[in-house]
Formats: sequence, structure tokens, C-alpha cells
Amino acid sequence: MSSSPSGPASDAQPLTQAERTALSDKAMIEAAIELILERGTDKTTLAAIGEKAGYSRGLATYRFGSKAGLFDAVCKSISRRWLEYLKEAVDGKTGIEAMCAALDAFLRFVSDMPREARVLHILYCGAASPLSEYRATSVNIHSKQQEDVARWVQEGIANGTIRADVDPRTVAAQYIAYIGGMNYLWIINPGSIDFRRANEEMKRQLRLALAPPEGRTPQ
Amino acid sequence: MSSSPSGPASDAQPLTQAERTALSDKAMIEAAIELILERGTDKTTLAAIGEKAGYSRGLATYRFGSKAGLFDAVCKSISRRWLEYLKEAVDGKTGIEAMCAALDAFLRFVSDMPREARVLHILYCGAASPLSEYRATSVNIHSKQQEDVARWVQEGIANGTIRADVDPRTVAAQYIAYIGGMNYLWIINPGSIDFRRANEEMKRQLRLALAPPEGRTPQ
DNA sequence: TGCTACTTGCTTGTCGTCAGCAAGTAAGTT
DNA sequence: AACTTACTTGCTGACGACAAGCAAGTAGCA
Repeated sequence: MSSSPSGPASDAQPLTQAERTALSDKAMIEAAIELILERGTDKTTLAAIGEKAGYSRGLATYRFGSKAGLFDAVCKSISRRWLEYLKEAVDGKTGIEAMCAALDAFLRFVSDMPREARVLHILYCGAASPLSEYRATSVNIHSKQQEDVARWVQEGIANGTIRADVDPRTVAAQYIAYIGGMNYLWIINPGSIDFRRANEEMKRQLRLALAPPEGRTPQ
Repeated sequence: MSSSPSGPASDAQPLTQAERTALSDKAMIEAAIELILERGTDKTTLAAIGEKAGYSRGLATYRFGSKAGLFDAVCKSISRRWLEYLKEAVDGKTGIEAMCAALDAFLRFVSDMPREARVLHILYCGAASPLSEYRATSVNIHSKQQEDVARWVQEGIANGTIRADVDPRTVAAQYIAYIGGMNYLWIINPGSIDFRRANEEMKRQLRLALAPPEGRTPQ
């Protein structure tokens, strides 16, 4: 705002059109994250986002079409980063091990990028409202994650590390619900949750609840 | 709107002031619930609430002070009804039995009053936003519920129905998180959740995870 | 009981702000 | 130089919030 009168990158050689949009997109998404953290979604205006990003008040609307469109983009941007954490942690694991690894990955994500984790959840919450224009994004991400977890459970059943009488889809829903719910409690009242301890406890309970009755059956 | 030109109760003897406000309050909260279900919080206007309730566009603002004030009132109104369900179901129970009874109560609440359950969750979601003016309400309710659950766990430990090495506060947070998370998944994508089945599964897992290692220790 | 002063419930007029749009300007591309 | 794309500016309708006014209920006093 003070150093660069014509935008956030006025120096050096000219940028290509693609580079320009990528730059302004990124700046606006970053600005949106900060403003949502500060004021929440309601009190964040498209004009403020554009200007905080170093552009005009109109750019956010022009680029993303609407407030919901912009939030959708922020949602997708942060989700992508979270999925990288998840992918790396789970890698080839299955069954209970995959579920525990995912819990750890989530804890790491929340520790490394608390701002993004917070904003992502705030946006997911917005998706609970009827007629929400980015509900589809939330549904897709949650469905995909549920499917992933259900597959881990199924594989765990197949190789004998998970008792055979649980329903993979139900367990998956419970698992995703637990993570989302903890995140909510942490967001509205951070002091009341010992996230690390809850995670350790949860891993223990997963083993207790999902392991086959008497030691491993021979695989 | 069609039958009563001067409000929702134009017939019979005149009402006292207190009765009049009670009536209009109730009408507006009911109207708000319907509109939130239809359009979500963002697209519900104070004017629409007042008019749907059979009054003027200005009454909702006048009575509740602001949009947030109105949502806070709706939140409290529905919470009160939910707590009645909870109280009746749990009654004098403790430990795992109380936790299972509360799960059943929640399922019953969602079945009996799906509209209210939905709206309550939508409002709780709104409380996740920074600067939310009814966040305090959500925090209070969730804290109180967490304390209740922690007490059940503690009592369960005391009478030997719950293993002694769990942390009541942590278990309580997980339990509340689970319920809230399931509610969210159900709201954004009702088809993907078999609520009843998940409940049965959850009750089984609570018993597995919280019961003492080898049968009951003598109380 | 009837009259008057006062309080409270509710409505209408108005203002500032914001999302969204359309027309215009500047920067990059061929 | 002609064209496309990135971005800005001017504008409008809608909404939240407020304030002034009207009407219905209440209380004091004969």
C-alpha cells in the first residue's frame, strides 16, 4: 500500500498475464484469510479484501464473481494444503495405523498452520447454512475423506487388524465427525481443549474399540 | 397476515403488555427458524422476520437490538428445549449409562424436532466466526455440557463402571465433539449418515473403550 | 366509574454500508 | 497497431441500524 503504488509487485521486468492473475489471486486469498480471522466472514467485505491485497476495491468481486465464490476459493486453497499433510502422513498405511497417522497429521496441521485451520473450519461452518453457495465444496471434501477412512477400515478388516463386525462407512463417519467436532470446540474455546492429550486418548480408544476380540487372527 | 389486520391475535379481549411482547417474541423466533431453514442466516433479513411474524419490518431490530441479538435469542430458545430432552433422558444415570442415554436423547431430539436441531447447529456454526456476538452463548452451552459429561465419567470411575485411567475432561470433550461433528455431517449431507446405526455403534464403542479391563471391579 | 398523565409496544422515515454490475482504463499479447 | 485480458471506477438496490412518531395499555385521582 505504501511502497508499491501500482500493486504488490511494481518492480523488475513485466509479468505475463498468467503470472499477474496468479499473484493477485494469491494476495487476495491471503488477505481474505487474515480478514476472516480478524472479523469473521460477515464483517469481511470484498472491498477490504481487494484493498488489503494491494489492489482496488472492485477486484475481488471481478475475479471471484461473488463473496461466496471467493470463500469457495479460499476453502479449496486451504483444503489442498491440508490434504498434502494427510497424504504424506498416511502414505501407504491402512487400518488403525492409517487412522492414527491421520489424527497426528491433523494435529500437526493445526499446529503448523493454525490460522488456516481456523479459517477452513469457519468456512465449513458457513457451508452448513441452506443455500450456501460453497456447500458443495464442503460436501465433496467431507465425502472424499469419509471414503478414504472407510477404505482404511475395510482394508484393516481384510488383513485382520480390525474386527470384522464393524461397518466401515459408519466408523468413517464417526471418525470424521470426531475430528470436525474437536476442531469446532478448539476454535470457539481454545483453552478448554488439550488437543494433544485428546489425540493420544483417541488413538488408544480406536485400538480398543476396533481391534479384533482376542489378539490378531492369523492373516 | 390475511385474517388479522392488526397482528396475529386481533380477536377477544385486549392483551396486557407482557402478553403482547411474549406473543410477538414467540412469533418472531418461530419466523426466524423458518427463514433460517429456508435461506440460511445471511439471506434472512430482519425485515422479513418481522413481516413473516405478522408485524412490521422494524420490530425485530427494535426488540432484539441487532441481527446477532435475535440469533442469540433463537439459540437460547432452542437450547432450552434440547436441554429438557437431555435432562429427562439422563435423569439420575451416571457413567456409561448416562452417556448412552444422552446419545439416545439426541437422536430423539433430532427426530422429533429436525427443524430446530438444524437451526441450532447452523447458529452454533455462526458462533465460530470471530467477533460473533453470540459466541458466548455457544461457549457457555458447550462448556456446561462438557462439565456434565465429565461428571458422569467421574462418577463412573468412582463406582467402578469406567476404567480409572481415563481423563474425564478429555473423554467429555471427545464425546461432545462426536455429537457436534455427526450433527454437522448430517446437516450438510443427510443421506450420507445412518444416524441410528452410528448411535448403536457408538454406544458399543463407548462400552468397549471405557469399561474396566476385566469385568467389573467390586464396587 | 370516568378522565388524564404516563409508559410501553410497535411502525415509518432515513442514513451509511456493502455486494454486485457495467462501463471504462491500463497492461500484456499477437 | 489491433486485440485480448487484468484491473479500476461509478453506480444501484438491498440491508442493518437508528430515531422520531403513533397507538395501545397502565396508573393516579376524582
